[in-house]
Amino acid sequence: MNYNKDTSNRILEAATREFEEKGYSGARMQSIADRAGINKALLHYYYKSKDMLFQIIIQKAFEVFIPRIVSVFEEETDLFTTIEKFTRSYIELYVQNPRVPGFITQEINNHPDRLVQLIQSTGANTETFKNKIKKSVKEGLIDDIEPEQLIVNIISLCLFPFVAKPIVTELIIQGTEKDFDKLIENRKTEVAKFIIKGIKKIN
Amino acid sequence: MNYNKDTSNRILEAATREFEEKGYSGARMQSIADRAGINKALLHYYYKSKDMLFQIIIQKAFEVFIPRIVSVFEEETDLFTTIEKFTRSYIELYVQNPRVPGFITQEINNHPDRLVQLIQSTGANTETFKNKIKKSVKEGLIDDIEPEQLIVNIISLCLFPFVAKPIVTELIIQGTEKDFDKLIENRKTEVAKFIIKGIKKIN
DNA sequence: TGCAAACTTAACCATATAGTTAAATTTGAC
DNA sequence: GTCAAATTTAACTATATGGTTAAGTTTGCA
Repeated sequence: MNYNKDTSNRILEAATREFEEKGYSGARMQSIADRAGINKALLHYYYKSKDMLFQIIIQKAFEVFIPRIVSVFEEETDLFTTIEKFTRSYIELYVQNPRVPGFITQEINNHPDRLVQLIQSTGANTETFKNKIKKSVKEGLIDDIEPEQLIVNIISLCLFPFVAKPIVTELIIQGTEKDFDKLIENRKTEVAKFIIKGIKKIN
Repeated sequence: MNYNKDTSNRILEAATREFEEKGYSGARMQSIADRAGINKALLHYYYKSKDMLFQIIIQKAFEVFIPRIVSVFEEETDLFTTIEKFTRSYIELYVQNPRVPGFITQEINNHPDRLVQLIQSTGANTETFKNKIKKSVKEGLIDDIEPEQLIVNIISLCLFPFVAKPIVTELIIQGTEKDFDKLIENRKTEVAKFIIKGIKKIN
């Protein structure tokens, strides 16, 4: 078999959008072919089955997104700078890929087992960051907080607004998509401020 | 037609679990019948179609969960007490219904339009709470924060761990379900502490 | 005991969809 | 211009699934 890179990429992009919007069961091979501007026969010529396509896509999502988290966590700056950098770059990542959090979330629900394996295969690891937190606690820089709690807080504050975008827009902001974007823009700095104040020791 | 309340409820419970686990497209009527301990013919005798069943269930989810948020928001206590009460009762709600956040999240992704309508039909409203926040800012009790940002923070911190349970358990805690439960147990008080410290004005 | 409602059985229909196939056509490199 | 690879066409298969039907069985109550 011989493949055209452009076609192959168009298929992957089309499939990504389809799976993001409808989940695995809701996605249709015909719809993916249509989005890619090709026909079903060629789609199957490039990618054997729906399942294979899906696995490739979700694997890519994790290969891109999980390391992006972990790499910032592992930078050798002080805790507060790490938090500032992480929240900004993580939120920016999802401004550019707003459907990914929902996609991953859906996958979490439907195949938690498969997900866990994928995570472990990326070699993702939060030890360095946990140690940095513990050290900051010992040095009296921040309040006594479980590292796990702090990490969950950070990720929750960055990710959840994207996962729940319609609820945030309609119920909380009661505005339009523009208002949502503005809220997110502010969060790039506000989240870090909020977190740091929430843990910083008061002398 | 005449219905048995017990059977009707068993169907609803079975369908709820099925939809929670697999989403609308992934759910199977046969599987719902099996879970309810009945056959497909009877299932359709009680509930005309898959779509109807789903709508009933998602409507119930919203009728139960959205007011629960809003009612605490509207209590006439001071801001800090409201936050403490809300986070505790909201997290407890999801300890008892751990799959609901994922279910709602999935629905957000697949039918954002339908969701928005449902929210509006519950009469849910965050004005009272927003005003309480604004008042607290004016009184110099808390830092100058957009009410919308604070509400998003509160809900993110309560809900997200449930939505991302496997990731939290495997990647962040690197432990078991028991460890997750313990983390959540601590969050019932820790989240409020964290939020309040994050906004409270330092004199 | 009799009767009606609740429930089962099992076969059936219609449709959607993943995946296949083979022949025809287009395209681009040599 | 030739040839092989890329792509299309269009018909097809197999299967899963939502939903229906009709006849029979169980159950509880009057």
